[in-house]
Order: sequence, then C-alpha cells, then structure tokens
Amino acid sequence: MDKKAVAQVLEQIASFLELKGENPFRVRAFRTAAKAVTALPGEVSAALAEGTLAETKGVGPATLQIVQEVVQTGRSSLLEELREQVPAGLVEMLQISGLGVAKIRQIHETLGIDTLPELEAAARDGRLARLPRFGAKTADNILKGIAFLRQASAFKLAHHALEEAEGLRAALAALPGVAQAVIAGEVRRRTEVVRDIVVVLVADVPPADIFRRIGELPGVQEFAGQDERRVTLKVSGGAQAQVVVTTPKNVGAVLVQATGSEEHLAELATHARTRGFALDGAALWQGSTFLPTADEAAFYAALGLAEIPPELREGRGEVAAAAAGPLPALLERSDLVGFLHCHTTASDGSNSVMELAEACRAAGYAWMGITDHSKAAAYAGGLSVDDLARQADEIDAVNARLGGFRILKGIEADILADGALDYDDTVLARLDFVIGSIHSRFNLDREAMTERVLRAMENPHLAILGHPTGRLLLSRDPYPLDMERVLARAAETGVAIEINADPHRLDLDWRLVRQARDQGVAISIGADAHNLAGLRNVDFGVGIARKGWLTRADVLNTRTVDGFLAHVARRRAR
DNA sequence: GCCGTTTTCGGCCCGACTGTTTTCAGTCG
Repeated sequence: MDKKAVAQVLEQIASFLELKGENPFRVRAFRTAAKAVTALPGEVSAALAEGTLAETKGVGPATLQIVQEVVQTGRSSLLEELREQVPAGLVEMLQISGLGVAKIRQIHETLGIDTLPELEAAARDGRLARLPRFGAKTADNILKGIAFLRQASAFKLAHHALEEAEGLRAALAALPGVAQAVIAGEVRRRTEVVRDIVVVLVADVPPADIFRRIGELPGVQEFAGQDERRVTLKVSGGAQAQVVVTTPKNVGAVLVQATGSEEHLAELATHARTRGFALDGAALWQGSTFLPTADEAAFYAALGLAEIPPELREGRGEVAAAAAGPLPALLERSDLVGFLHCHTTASDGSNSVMELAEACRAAGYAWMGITDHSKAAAYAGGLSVDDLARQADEIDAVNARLGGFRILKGIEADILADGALDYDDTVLARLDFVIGSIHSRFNLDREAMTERVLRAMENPHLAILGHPTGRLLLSRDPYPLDMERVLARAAETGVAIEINADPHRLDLDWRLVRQARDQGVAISIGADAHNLAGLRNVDFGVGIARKGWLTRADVLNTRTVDGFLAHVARRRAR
C-alpha cells in the first residue's frame, strides 16, 4: 500500500464528510493529514512501524487508526460507511471548478441529481439555471467544467504515469520468456502529461504465450485491440497500457516506433525514403531486405543519423539536426549542484531549513536557495519583514553548522496586480536572490498581464521569474500572457526564467524552453518543494529541460554558488 | 480532527472575485 493510495483514502474521507455537512475544521484536518502522508520521506508502513507517523504534524490518533487499518487490510471502514451515506457522484462533482459543497448539496437536494451525466443533462435543459442563486452563466460554467474534467481524465500527470509504468514494467519483466521490459511512449519522452503507457518486451517466445500470461497478472482486467505483437490492457483503476513484444534482432526499430511521437516518426520516414530505406510494420527495410537493429543506436546509425535522445523525439527538427551532426549533450541531473525554490515551515512547507538543507546535501547538491512565500500570500503563511529577518538568522546558524554546503536567502515574492514586488527594495536588497511569481488576480487580460510581468522584470532585484504561465496541468489553463515579449525582455535584462519542476506545473512549457534558449535566456530549475519528497520534483524539471534542448551551460543550477551569485549581481547592476 | 513560546479547550486563513442579486453567498488560491 503506497502513500498515494493512503492519502487518497484520507482525501476521500474529507470529501464525503464535507458533503455530509460535517464541521469544516474536521474536514480540513483530514486534508492536512492526507498532505502529511504524501509528504512522508519513506514508506507509510515503515513510518507506522517506526512511530514517525504518529509524530508527524497533522496526524493525530484518528488518522493514525485509519492509516493502520488501510495498511493492514487495504480498506477503511469509515470510508465504506461514508460511501453508503453519500453518492459517489457528488464527490466527483467537487472536482468541477465553480462547484462547491453548498451548490452540490443544493443540486442534490432539490433536483435529486447524484451523477455527472444527470448533472450535465440538467445544465443543458435549463433546470440548473432556474435554481435560486443559479443562472445561465453558472450552468454554462458547469458544462465547461464537466467537459474539462472529461478531457483531463484521458491524461495522467507525469509522476503518476511514471509510477504506473514502473509498476507494470516490473510485473512484465518477471514473466517467463521475457528477457527485457522497457518503458516507451510518452513516459520515456518525458512529456508533461501522458495519455498512453507503453511497455516494450523483448522475448524469444511467441507473443501469444506472453499475452496469455499477461492476462493472468493480478489487476489486469481486459484486453482490447489485440494484434499479433501488440495488446492494449485495461488495468484496475481504469488505466490503459499498451504492451508490444519484439524479438531481440528488431529491438531498435520497435523501440523507436513505440517511443517516438507521430511527428517524429513522420520525419524519420521521410528521411529514410530519401536514403532508399523504408519503415514498415515497425521494422527497417531496404527494398525487400529486412535490416536487423539490435538497439536504437544501430537503427539511427543505419539511417546515417546520430542517436536521438527520447526526449527530443517530438518531430521538431531533431531528425534534420541528427543528420547534420552530433546533437547537443543534454542536461543531466548530475550536472545540477544548486537546488532552487523550496518552502519551509515558515510559510507553507512542512520541513525546517535544517531538514531541507541536510536532505539537499545528502542528494549531492553543493548549495540551495530557500524561497518561502511573501507577505501578500496570506493563505500560504507568507513571511512578514520580521519573519524574514528571523529566517535570515536561522539560515546563518544552519550555514555555520553545515560545512561545505551553502544556503542562500531567497524569497518567492508575489508579483502584485500592478507588477510591483511584494516588499520594498530595501528588503529585497538584503536577500541573496529573489524569485517573483504570480499567485493571485489571474483574470487580467493579456495586455494587462503582460505589462504586469514586464514591470516586475524592471525591478533589478528580480533574478528569476517563477512558474511563468501559472498553469496547473489538467486543472487550470495558463493565464493569458505574451511570452514572446516576456522572453525578449528576459534576454535583455538577464532575468532567468524558471522551469518549475512541480509535476503539477512543469511551467515553462518545454516548447517555449527551447525558444527561450535560442534567444539566450538563462533558465533555472525550481523544485518548488514543500517537503522532503519534493526534492524528487527536480527529475521532472530535468526532463523538461532536456525536451527543451538545454545543455549544462544553459541552466543556472549547474553553476557554483559563486557563479550563481555573480549572475544575480550582474542582473542587479543592469 | 488537530494543536499549543497566548491555550489540554477553544480556535483553526482571509481577501478578492463571480454571478447572482440589489446586498451577498459561494468559491478559490
């Protein structure tokens, strides 16, 4: 039983209680507990056994008992009891933006609606709009919300997809006859969201034997779209996955086929034709001769191409680039020596400066930058000027204790509606560096929003523009912003643009990362960690950097602490 | 339900926006 599943049970309990009209503070307590469980550094069962769970802030006796039951039995009697009392469709409705508990209860009580399809019908036929304090716009927004939910449910966030793919890969690798199991598709390309999980199996036995065994795996529910070498699985939880079987001599071609985007494969096919080759049925042919490709390097080499890293296989000119010569050496996680953008208990994080610093040092970083929220972000416990001074003392103390590791004093300052940063320049000047981010007033029009960001970039203390478009993947669109102008200004002023590595954001989008790099904009990778588990976000940020063709030289986190500070100083001097 | 450098009981984030109303409930970050 993993953390995600346990946290989900607690989340669900909170939602059911909320719909029942329970004390809102009790509801919030369960949500806090769910977050605390997600943020645990190790496994839940270990934390339970060692007693660290009981000591975790936000986890009390009631939560402890529920977690214990879930870990031991895989069920929660409280949740099952609640399911009998409240229709599950109402909980689904909570995900619709603009629909809260009060409206859902009103809809349920007056119209007797308790499923999404019923809700959609009522929104269309006008019943919803006639309810007190509802109207045409509310009904319309609900329809939009349902459509968004439906579209989003076809995709998974990268970290969830990776976890599912790893689990499936491990199960498939253990099947008799399978020599190797490799994750392909979007997960391997490290896209920001994933529609299909794809695993390639290398095997010397007939695919039919393997498919039969797959059908016997626990959790595999049904097969769909089966052909000789491919099968689409539905696994419990509704996730879909494609499994492709190949023989060792054709691994290269099959992996290329199963990994590349349609556009990449089209670029490859065109290139192959001009060289007298053909890509057909996931194999490489010269006339009617089958060309074996034992691995991808052999495949690309046969076509006269440098090997193309999976992250670049998007059909954006990588084939032409690989034909012209070696591709750039893309950023590696091990290139990063600085850890940027994290929150401590001073604002909305769950760990202290010391805990985060020790974790960063253990993860191999040489320096880090602490950036809690600023005072305008009241809902996130933003720091007052006095709080900032206190934190500075704390950081000094930890720096004195940790040899060979440096903590920088930073802030994630809100960019206010008029483009001002959330502290006076005298306060900002005392900090080692400043990230500026938008956390409110998302509804300005494109022109006003662009002016707001450009104005913030005028402030010499702003070193990094945080999560520049504000998107939340699968839940909130980016705010309207003229990124062309923002990138141009970033190049002029030396303001770095963040790749926010939180898998809910992955913002700046990788398509724009490449454009930023081409314009000479410095990039920083911001973990946006709110706890120790958030250190892992960086891997997703590195994936996005690679998709944006970034090399070591393009990224500020690869510099020594003095190199980073020199960049900030040059920016302040402009 | 959880927590305590104000508290073992009493409080827990608050201000702005949206869409509905003509003064405000509901939702969101």
